[in-house]
Amino acid sequence: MSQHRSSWVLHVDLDQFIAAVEVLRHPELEGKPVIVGGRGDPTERAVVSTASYEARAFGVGSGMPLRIAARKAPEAVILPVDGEAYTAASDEVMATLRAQSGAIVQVLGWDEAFIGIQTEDPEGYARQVQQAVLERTRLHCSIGIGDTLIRAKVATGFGKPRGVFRLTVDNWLEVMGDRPTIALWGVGTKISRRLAERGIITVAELAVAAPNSLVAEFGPRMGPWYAQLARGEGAQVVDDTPWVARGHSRETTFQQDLTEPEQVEEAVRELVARVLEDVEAEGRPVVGLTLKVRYSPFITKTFSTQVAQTFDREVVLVRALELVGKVEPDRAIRLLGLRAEMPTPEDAREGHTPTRSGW
DNA sequence: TCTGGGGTCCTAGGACCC
DNA sequence: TCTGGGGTCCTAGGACCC
Repeated sequence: MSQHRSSWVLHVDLDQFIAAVEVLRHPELEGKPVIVGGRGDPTERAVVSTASYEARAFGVGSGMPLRIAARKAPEAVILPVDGEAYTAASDEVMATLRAQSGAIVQVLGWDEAFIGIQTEDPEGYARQVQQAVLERTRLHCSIGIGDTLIRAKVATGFGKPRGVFRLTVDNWLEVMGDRPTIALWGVGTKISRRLAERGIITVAELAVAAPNSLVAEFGPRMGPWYAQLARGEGAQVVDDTPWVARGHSRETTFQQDLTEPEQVEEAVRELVARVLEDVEAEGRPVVGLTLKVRYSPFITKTFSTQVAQTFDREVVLVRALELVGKVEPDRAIRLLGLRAEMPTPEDAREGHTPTRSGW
């Protein structure tokens, strides 16, 4: 039953963030279809990062190959991804959020954050946040209000664009119950299909699904997690402890497939150098390496190895080149990636709770 | 249509040990 | 000879998100 509550979770999501930042520095693009992706060249292997609402009207969306996007929206302006510009804009947005009185801010990415807040008027507070963000950054955002992080996160989608929407235990099932499970954050095409095969089509059905059968199908953690997700339940407290990266990775899709072993080795040397730049910037050691290989046709393999804590570039290079030995010779390679893992605070602790289940 | 780049967490199965 | 049951560590790979 509904009860009085003064503790709220807000989820702030910038509207078409990347495209919006580009329009701010290219005012002449206002109102035009804008696509941002890759190096801005639709003849290259790349995908759409963000499309403006005008471009979306042509059926262009995130993750779509740039080549296809250009075909669907021939008039669209295609711009290269400029990460530094988005990081700068994002920093300003997050600083604005942190400056709101009483706000506990948990950053989720470039264009998203949770705010924990005590208020009797969450809608009023949300409008205030939108106004502050707009004044300081000229960017529009949508805000979801919830009594759990999950409900706030899902609510944002109903507020877009530029709106505010509230989801709580009182209206969650009414709003979400009849929707397909894929509408849930954390359920994608594969899981929704496996659920459907077991007769679970809607969020309401998943919310009351037998725990035993979910555990049998998805394992001891993910099984119960999906049912909980469908009920919108989970953490209610926004956690602003600074993020600690578990690792860093770099990958490159080659415009022409690699066919020579020397090319592969050279590419891996380069990846090692780029990954170590990030790792060294944090002054933390490497404890594991994963080499990712995408062959043509589109088949991805990974090879990983643990590494005794090291700061030594040569050691990392040698271990990475060992992994290269596992790559199948005589197959064209379209992508190489390298991930370096670093020790996490959890490694030192016993019986920690993984964050996803913690939600 | 033909699929980037940077992340996170979970699971399965083999190796090994007692 | 054919073989239990539990545990841990490690690698490979799956799934999802922005």
